[in-house]
Amino acid sequence: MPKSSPPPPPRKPRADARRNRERILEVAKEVFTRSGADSSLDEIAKLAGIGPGTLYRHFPSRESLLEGVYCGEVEKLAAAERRFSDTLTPVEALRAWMLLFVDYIGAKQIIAPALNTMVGGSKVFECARDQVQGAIHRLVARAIESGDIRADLDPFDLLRALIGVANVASAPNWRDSARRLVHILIAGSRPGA
Amino acid sequence: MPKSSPPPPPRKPRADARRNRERILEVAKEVFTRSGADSSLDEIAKLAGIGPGTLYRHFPSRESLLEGVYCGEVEKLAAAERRFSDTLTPVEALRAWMLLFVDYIGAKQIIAPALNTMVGGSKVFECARDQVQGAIHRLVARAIESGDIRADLDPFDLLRALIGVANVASAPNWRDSARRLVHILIAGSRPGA
DNA sequence: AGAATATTCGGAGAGACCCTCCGGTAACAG
DNA sequence: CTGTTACCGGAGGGTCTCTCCGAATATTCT
Repeated sequence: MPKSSPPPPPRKPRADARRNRERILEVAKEVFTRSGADSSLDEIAKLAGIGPGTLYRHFPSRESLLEGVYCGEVEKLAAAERRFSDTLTPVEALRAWMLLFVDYIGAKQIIAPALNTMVGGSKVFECARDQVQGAIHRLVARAIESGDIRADLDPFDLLRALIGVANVASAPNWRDSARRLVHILIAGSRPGA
Repeated sequence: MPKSSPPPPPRKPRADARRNRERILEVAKEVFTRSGADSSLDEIAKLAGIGPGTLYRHFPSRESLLEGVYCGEVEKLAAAERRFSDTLTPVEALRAWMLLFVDYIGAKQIIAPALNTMVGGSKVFECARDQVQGAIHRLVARAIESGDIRADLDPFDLLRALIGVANVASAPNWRDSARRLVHILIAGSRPGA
C-alpha cells in the first residue's frame, strides 16, 4: 500500500550544499564588483574552491548567479524605501531613494546588462525586479498625492533613467554627475515644469 | 645618396583592401544591430566572405570596429546639431538634438558598452566622442546664453543621461519612455527649477 | 550503530570564440 | 613584363562556457 500522503517535503537540503551556495555568492559578489559582470565563471569556481560543475548546478546561467548575488542588495533598497517613506516628505523620500539606488547599483561595476532585463520582459531577475519596481511605484505615487510631482509621471521612466545612469558608472567623477542628474530628474518631474 | 624629399605619400591603398574594408563595415553594422555588441567577430568575417586575419588587420580590436561602424552615424548627429542651431530656438534645438540622439543610438541595439568609453577616459572612440561632446557642449552653451537653461548645468551630465537611456533600449515601448525622459531632463535643467 | 539510498561534488572534455602568425597571392611601380 | 610590396586567408594556441558521469558523502531507515 502506497503512502497515503502526497509527496511530503522531499528532504531537507544537505549541509554542504548550503555551505557551497553561500561561499559561491560571497566570492561571486567580490569578483563581480572587482572585475565586472563578464568575469570568468570558472575563476569564481576556482576561488570558491569548488569545481565548475558545482557552480553550474547551483546557478545554471550567468544571469541567475547575478540575480543571486544582488538579490540581497535589492532587499536593502526595499527596506530603505520603507524607512524613507516613514521619516521624510514624499518628494524627499523619492530623492533619497534615487540617490541611494545610484550609489548601491552604480558602485558595483557593470551590473548593467543584467539590469536591463529588469525593465525588459525577461523572466529572470523576477525577485529583484518586483521589489525595485514596487518601491519606486509607491514612492512616486506618494509624491504625486502630495502634489510635488506631476500626476502623469510614469515611475518606470525614472527607473529606466536611474539604471541608465548607473550603467555609465565608469568616468572618474560619475558619482557627482549621477547625483546632479537625480536632482535634474526630480526638478523636471515637478508639476510646474 | 638617400632621397632628399621626406617620405612621400607611401602609396595609394589597394583596391581590394578598400573594398574589403567597406564590406566589413556593412556586414558588421547589420550584425551588431541584430545581435548586439558582443556578436562573434569570426561570424562577421565569415559573413563578409573574408578570413579572420583580414578582419583583425583592418580593425585590431572589437572597439575599433564599433567605432568604424558608428562613426558615420555620429557624423550625421553632428550635422544635425548645426542644422538645428540654425533653424530653432536654443532650447528647442537642444531638445530636438537629444531626441534625435536617442533615436539614432538607441535604435541600434546595445552600443552601450562601447558608448561608455565615450564619456570615460578611454582613447578609442576619439573621433566619435569629440564630435558628440562638441555638439552637446555648443547646444547647451547656446541655451544657457539665451537664459533657458541653468548656467551651472554640465553638458556631460546630459550626455551621460542620454547614453544611459539609450542603454536601456530593450523594453517594448522604450522609445516613448526615452522621449518623455528627454522632456523631463530639459524641464529639470531650466533656471527656475 | 550500520547499511541503503539519494544527492552532491569535482574534474575531464566538447564546442565556441578571440586573436596571431605566416606562406601564398595579387596589385602597383618602373 | 618583372620585381617588390602589401594584402589575403586559414591554421592554430589559448581561454572561456557549459555538460556529463563516476566517486564521495550526508541523510534516513532498520
